[in-house]
Amino acid sequence: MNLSPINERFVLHFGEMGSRWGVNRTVGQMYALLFLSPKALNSDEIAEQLGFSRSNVSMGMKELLSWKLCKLVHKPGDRRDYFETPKDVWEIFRSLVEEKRKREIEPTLTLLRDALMDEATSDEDKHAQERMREMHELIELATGWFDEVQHLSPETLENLMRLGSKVQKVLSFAGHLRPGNRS
Amino acid sequence: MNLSPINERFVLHFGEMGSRWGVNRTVGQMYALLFLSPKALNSDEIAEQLGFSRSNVSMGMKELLSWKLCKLVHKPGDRRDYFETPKDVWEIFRSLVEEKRKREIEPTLTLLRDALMDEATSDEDKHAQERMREMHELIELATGWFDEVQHLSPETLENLMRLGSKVQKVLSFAGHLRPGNRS
DNA sequence: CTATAATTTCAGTAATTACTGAAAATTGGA
DNA sequence: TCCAATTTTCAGTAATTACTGAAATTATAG
Repeated sequence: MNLSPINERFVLHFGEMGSRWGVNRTVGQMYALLFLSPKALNSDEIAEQLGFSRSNVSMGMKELLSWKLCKLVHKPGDRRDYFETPKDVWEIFRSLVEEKRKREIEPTLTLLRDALMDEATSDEDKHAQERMREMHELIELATGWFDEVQHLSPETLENLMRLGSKVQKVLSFAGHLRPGNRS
Repeated sequence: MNLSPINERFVLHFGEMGSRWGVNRTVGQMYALLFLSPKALNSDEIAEQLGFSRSNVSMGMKELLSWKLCKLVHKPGDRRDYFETPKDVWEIFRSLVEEKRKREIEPTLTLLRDALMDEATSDEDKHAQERMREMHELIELATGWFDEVQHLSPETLENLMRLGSKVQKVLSFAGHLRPGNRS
């Protein structure tokens, strides 16, 4: 790995973190390398910089593409595939949440809905359904909320976040003026 | 596994999901079993219901306790440890985010801060630092926001979420009345 | 203190996941 | 079309992670 110390530390760290986020070490490293890189890199460059096999890069990049964490670009007169990460960190964050939802949240919601449709006879099943109902409600609320706010512009979102819990005060103030809007 | 079909499906599903959230299959199953259970269970009951070894349960429960996803309770006149999950799903969600932050976000922030302190000489390093600065800013903003809103009561939080993106309209309305509060 | 019930540790092994290199497939130009 | 550059697949193997059972430890009641 012939990276500068700053870059190398970052790449290694993301390798470790990758495993906590459901991708393996090498995929995490590939992502980090591309995130820092000022230009798109091709598979050979990635393989060489990180010191693993060409085929591993191929599989890893396929996974990063599927997570929409990287995109494929081409250079004129060059047949090779080049990879880069989206520039905007908000966009990255949004795709990540979006994909996590598709892969983890939606299947869970489906399971919960199915289970809630079943006829519960025993007390055990009735209690289980009640717990599932609570979980289902929370997930629906949280994902529904995310759906809505993710369409706000990055600036609006940023402003909202900077408001933090003060949002509550502003809202209750607005609520006093126009009861229909009370939070 | 002598669970009712409804419970069994849920338990198996959480086993699979566990691996995507950084815990292994058996730990995910233990959590799911306890989440659904109407009463606290001891290690032998867990081992028997799920069909794995007593020692595995011991290790798994240690992990769930460390994530604050389960708590230890005792029954009068019974020396054994019993386990249960917190009742309130909001509380569960909050501990999960809190622990994720401690283990994954904080170390990353530390790394980023350190890297940003370093003197960047090459263009490559300068660009890398700029990227890290963007990432650092996003993480600070998002975690700072979470810090604030997690202290709101579950009801307020729920109301805020139900507002969704409409929050923007209410805020800009309030802003017109009192420019100092403009979002 | 001793006996026993309960829990934890840990070395060994099983199971899973990650990685490689060689071969196959695909792509684009001549 | 054929050829060469590039990417993908996949079987085999390496590395890692998960799980067990036996032994050690801890805790409690008598």
